[in-house]
Amino acid sequence: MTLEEIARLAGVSRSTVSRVVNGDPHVSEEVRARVQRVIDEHNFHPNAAARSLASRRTRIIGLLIPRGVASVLTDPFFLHLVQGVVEACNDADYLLTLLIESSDADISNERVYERIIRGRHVDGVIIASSVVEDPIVERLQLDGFPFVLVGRNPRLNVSFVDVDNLSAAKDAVHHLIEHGYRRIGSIVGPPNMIASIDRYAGYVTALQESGRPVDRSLSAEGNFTRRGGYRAMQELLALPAPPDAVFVASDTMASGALQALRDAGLSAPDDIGVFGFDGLEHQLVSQPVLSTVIQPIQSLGREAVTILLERINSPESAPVQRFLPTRLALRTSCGCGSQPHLAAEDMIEGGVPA
Amino acid sequence: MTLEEIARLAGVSRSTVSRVVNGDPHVSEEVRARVQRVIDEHNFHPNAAARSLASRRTRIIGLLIPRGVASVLTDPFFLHLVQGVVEACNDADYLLTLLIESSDADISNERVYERIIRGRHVDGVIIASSVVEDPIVERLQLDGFPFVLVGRNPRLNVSFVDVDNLSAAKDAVHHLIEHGYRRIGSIVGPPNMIASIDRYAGYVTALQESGRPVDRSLSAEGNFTRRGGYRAMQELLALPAPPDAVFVASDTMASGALQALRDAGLSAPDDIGVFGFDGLEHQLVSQPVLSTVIQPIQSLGREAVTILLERINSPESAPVQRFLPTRLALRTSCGCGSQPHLAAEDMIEGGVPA
DNA sequence: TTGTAAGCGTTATCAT
DNA sequence: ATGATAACGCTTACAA
Repeated sequence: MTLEEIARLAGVSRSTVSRVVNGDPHVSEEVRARVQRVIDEHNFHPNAAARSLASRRTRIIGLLIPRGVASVLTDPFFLHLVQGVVEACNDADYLLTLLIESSDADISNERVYERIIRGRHVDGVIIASSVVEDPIVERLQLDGFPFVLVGRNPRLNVSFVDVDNLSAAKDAVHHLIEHGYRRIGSIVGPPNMIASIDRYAGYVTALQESGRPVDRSLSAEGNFTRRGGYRAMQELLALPAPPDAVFVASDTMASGALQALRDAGLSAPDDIGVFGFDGLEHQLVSQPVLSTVIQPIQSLGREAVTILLERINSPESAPVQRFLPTRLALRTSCGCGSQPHLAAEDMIEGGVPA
Repeated sequence: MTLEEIARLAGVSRSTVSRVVNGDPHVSEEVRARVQRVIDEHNFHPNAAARSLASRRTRIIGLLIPRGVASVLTDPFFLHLVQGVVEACNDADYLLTLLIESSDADISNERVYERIIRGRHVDGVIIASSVVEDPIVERLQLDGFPFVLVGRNPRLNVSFVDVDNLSAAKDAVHHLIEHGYRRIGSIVGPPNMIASIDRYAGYVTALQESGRPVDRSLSAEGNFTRRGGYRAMQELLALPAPPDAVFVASDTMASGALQALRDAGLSAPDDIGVFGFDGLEHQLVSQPVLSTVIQPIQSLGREAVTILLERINSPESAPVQRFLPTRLALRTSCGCGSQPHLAAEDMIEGGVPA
């Protein structure tokens, strides 16, 4: 089945069928109906390649996961992001292709870049997760190829969606300070990720604003995995003077950290207060219920698509930089008791706000 | 840059450039070198749409996640699968597009099917996770469109990769029986997924082979999520006579189940033996170290791609049905102590094989 | 409102 | 080994 055949069967020209298919309003009702009937009868769907070739649009966008942040793949965070991206794509009638650099060869990444981008396989790309120096980003920018980052890049004037990681982390740590904790530590993400840096900066800022010393030894790295969080907490516990509270830069790591506490015969918040980041605890099922920074992950994904499509449609416009709001969920792991504002949806089985 | 321009610059015909680009051996070394130089100089990459249109191949495959198994998305299992699929795609120079049905409208799924499949957006699809009755599968089969299931479908003679879930589960439960457990329960997956059914069947078979009664009330459903496993274990614990061991149909659920035990002041294997399924415990960081059925998830993904490409290249051939091997990892949660065959890589921080 | 016709950038077939 | 040339199936001015 091709446009041509449908046209013949409907007794119209190819262009008319094309108009009907594409919802062009300049078609008489009568003709539209007739054509549509033939289309439906034969279950016709236009060929994607032909369409792309003629229109110079593939209606495909790529989700690029840079090598080196492959660890995000294992984080439920990423799944929520993907879910938001896919939904937005479905809504906009776009397809999503997964561009994951194979961990090994540099050459394969070149290949991906060249073949996909220059071969016009996709109309634009979303780059999941911002790292300090990403050659691909600078290259896309040079080529004027449409893209958007999930996570700001302070060094480049490019489009992105993000949350205000610094402020959110700062608020969380201020909250811990208000609880009266004296030695607040942190479990941080990989040092090459902007989000890690920003959250750590927020942690430091809060301490400084409160006139507290910043002790670098109270921070351990957990590479955004549950296991990493587990390890990092073990490191902190092994310190001569362990922290009495920990701000953890992701819920996944926090989940591991809580387990490390339990395995050490300790518990939060009694022995050590814990504050997370992400708002994923519903999936993680933590006990105690994890206090955390809730960020609208799925919305980040949707926004990324929205911005990308804007850039695809007007590549010359100035970069779009959008911040989405976060909020603190004060549950039990930070030391908060039952709170009046603790909504039912924030509860979890086994969670017993004291 | 187009083939045409490269041809002009190299002083050859368009066809010759095409041959060079596609590695056709029927080109003299001299000409090939000259053309390649021009290609490299201009960083030329052939246009994907034009290629697809002319060759009737998109070099894209789809990974279809049926609505209703959206829960698999949150399972690390899925990520490993995707990773295998992507790697195999990278190797074969294929692109992977994510086909996730929006949870809401039936209409959108129709749309996906029609637009993607009939519009020839992809050369074939991998269907992640086999459910009992999937209209899309039967439809693909009718249309003669290349596809492969991850997970067998006993009702249909179609291509798939899978592990022998029944046997593996049976072995696991036999192992529990040998430990001397008297009341062995199970936490099962969604009843519409073949994998759930097969694993439950294995559980039942093992009991029967040992002359044990099968008590339906000792099984609870955990929908393949950590939270579901947590809940299911709570249900089992609330029983008048709780089980003394539980076979859990996925590690993610087992992780939740272990947490439910801890939250109830119990522990495995002392109070209740636990056996998982998947081999993901490294990510989950469980304490005690989870005994589980290890299945080669990434290989399942790679195999799926391999089979799919076979089917794309020879659609008329008979369906390919491949089973990959599993193995039991006997750690501590089932009651096993330190085992001579327990390799170092099977250990995990905090795991203390008694 | 509808039709005509010229691309879009390749691959593939057939000569030479 | 190389080159013409005809598809591939659609979009998009432009004309009518």
